[in-house]
Amino acid sequence: MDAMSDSQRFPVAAHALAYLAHCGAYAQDKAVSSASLAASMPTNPVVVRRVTGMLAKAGLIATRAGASGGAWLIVPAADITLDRVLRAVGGCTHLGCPPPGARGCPIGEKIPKQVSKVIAAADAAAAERLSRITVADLLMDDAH
Amino acid sequence: MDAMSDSQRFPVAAHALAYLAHCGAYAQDKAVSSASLAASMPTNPVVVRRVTGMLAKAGLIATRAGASGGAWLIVPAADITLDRVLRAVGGCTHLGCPPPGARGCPIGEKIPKQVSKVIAAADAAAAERLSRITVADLLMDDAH
DNA sequence: TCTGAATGAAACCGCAGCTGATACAGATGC
DNA sequence: GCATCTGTATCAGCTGCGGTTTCATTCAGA
Repeated sequence: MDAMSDSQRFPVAAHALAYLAHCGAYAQDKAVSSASLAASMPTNPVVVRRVTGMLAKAGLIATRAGASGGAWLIVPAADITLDRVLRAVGGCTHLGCPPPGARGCPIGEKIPKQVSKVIAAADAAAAERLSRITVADLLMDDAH
Repeated sequence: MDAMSDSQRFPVAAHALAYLAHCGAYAQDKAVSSASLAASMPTNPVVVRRVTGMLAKAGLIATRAGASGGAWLIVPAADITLDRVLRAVGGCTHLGCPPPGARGCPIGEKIPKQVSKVIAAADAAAAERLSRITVADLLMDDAH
């Protein structure tokens, strides 16, 4: 019904970006392979590539195939807010989709619309909070 | 790994509570059956009972078996904030659980802790937003 | 030019959770 | 007694994800 219904993509993406920032991977000659990224989680390189593919489409990183290829940041870590990361991997707070409501029942039809608004509001609140944290913050010692 | 990984329980719970409030179900003699609640969504009565059971355990409603039984509110709708509802059904924003991190890798071990904090912060922000909306608000015309 | 390394995409499996359905025991009011 | 209703257990079907393997393609360097 929904993308990313139960997924670790957001944490994997955040971890990968932080790792790239930590490695100073800001250019092609500093590319980090999916195998290296996967080893630091740890998870499977294919899982990492599925996520880096999304991050690349979102314009946050670039990737390059071939020997000494891999991924690197094309946006400064301090400029990557975590809500961009969440959107890049198709995430949401996922509180559920309201039931359609019974047709013909005035109250049954109205409530779902209200519930939709509520879920959207909660989603926006979470995104706003994430927008105040960047990938660079993940490398700091103090919690945010 | 997590409760309510992909669930409609929160919308169902919100709908059910709003419906009870709309019906003025504030006492045993105004009890609404799970069949009636289910018909207004629409969904299965068993699904509704699974949710009303959680709401009853949370002290928001009471239920009674037997003829002319059903569920009714034991807390005024205006006093039921939606974060209580979310907690009652075991919900969270579910942005994922951070990967464990590679043992022995300083950076790989540190990032997951930061990601955990970030997810907790987003979760708290969503809950805070929900805490400012009540079941009674769901029956109003204006969005909240 | 050849070889090794790496991505991207696809297919497949097993797992987990949820919805929907059925069935049944117990409670309850008429 | 009897119909009604909850609560619980169980089952099938579905969906999505993680993990794995495989293959074609790209690329750097010897």
